[in-house]
Amino acid sequence: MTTAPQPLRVLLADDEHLIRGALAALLALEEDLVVVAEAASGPEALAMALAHRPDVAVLDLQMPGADGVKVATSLRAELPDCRTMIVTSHGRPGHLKRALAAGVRGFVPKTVSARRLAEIIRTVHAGNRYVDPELAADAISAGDSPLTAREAEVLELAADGAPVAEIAERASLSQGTVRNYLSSAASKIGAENRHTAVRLARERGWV
Amino acid sequence: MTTAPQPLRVLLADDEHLIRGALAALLALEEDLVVVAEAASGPEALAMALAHRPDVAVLDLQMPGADGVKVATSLRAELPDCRTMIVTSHGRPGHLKRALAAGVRGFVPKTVSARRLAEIIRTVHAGNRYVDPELAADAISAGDSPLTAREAEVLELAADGAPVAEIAERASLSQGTVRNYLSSAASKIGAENRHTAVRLARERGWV
DNA sequence: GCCGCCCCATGACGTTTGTCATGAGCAGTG
DNA sequence: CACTGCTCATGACAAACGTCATGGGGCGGC
Repeated sequence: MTTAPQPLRVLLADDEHLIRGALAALLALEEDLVVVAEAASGPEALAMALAHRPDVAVLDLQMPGADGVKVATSLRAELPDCRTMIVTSHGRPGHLKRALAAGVRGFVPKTVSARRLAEIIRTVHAGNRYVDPELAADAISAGDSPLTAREAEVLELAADGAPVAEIAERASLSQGTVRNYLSSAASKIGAENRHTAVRLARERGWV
Repeated sequence: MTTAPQPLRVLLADDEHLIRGALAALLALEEDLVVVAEAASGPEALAMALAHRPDVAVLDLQMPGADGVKVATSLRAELPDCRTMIVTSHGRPGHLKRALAAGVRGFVPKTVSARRLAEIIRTVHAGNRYVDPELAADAISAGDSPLTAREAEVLELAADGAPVAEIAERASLSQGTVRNYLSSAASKIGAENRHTAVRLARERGWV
């Protein structure tokens, strides 16, 4: 019935000061949680984690420097005892998959309440996983990426509307090859041209 | 030296429960502020505002139903005494312009601290304006849209990668005309093709 | 060892775009 | 009224793009 003598140490990483601060304040209301560090960017999150060795790292997906998943990957290597979880505004199916592959144990949208987040932090700390049901359903319905490695790479290079010549140069491929990859990628995705292909692939988290 | 007997009544609208709740908690720490209503969508924000008649409405830019600027526009008509301000994660220059045109008196990114936000709420309530300096600078450097009405319209229709034929049909224009508009829009923007034009126009808030 | 799949390339073909010239109708402005 | 700028259109040409057939090299599975 008594509170555990060892509070659960949390790292909070989010580039939006407003949210980070507010979150820290709300989590502080939970007796068994203590926010030991805050960070506003990917690299900073990593540094703070190494310095403060938290039990759980709560990472925003989109941060300057390195995104949450990248931070989680590094953390896993350098601080294996630290559980990681991702909080995000716009959860795309592919992100979830990448996150789980990176050893992330929790994946929740920012639409949850703070109380609920606190519960999930405890769940994660206990060694269990938690994935938002809605996001999980999306991920399942979106399915696996049908794209090969090169197809995805070329598609990504095409994302900003660059012409084939530029893509070819940046990928060190011939223009013909690039067009073949773009063509096959688009047909796999079911898009009429590469631009809609890029958009759809993005929506499904395949790039 | 005593606190004003009439606390400043605030409406909070943000679709992310986590943030909204956390923000409400932080603002509650300010003695002269009281959050009288919360909303998770545009329409709900409007309804709550009419029901609770707050002094200041703090609106997220991106919400389901109607975005912050639309809510501000409606609010201005239906509740002229209520000051409005926008809080946003990704501030694009064009949004700021639209917001100011809608009578919004405050425009801040979510990177500010809660204390700072509280100050700005007071500033706005006092009848003054506050615009984040960084966003203001961006807006100025981005300048006015050089696009004509049709150019912008056609560009928007091209946003999802649709072929010219489809754009022409949807805009009830001939294909040649569409290509002319796209061409002139792209050259005005300084893009090599319409897809990068769309991207750049989006970044500058012109579409 | 054969088969399938991915990787990379080339050449060829038809289609889609981007660009330019040109012109008509129709505002708003000086 | 002349002028300017937006709107809409057409035709024509070059460049970019999408698609297909074809082929060689590599790598893992049956």
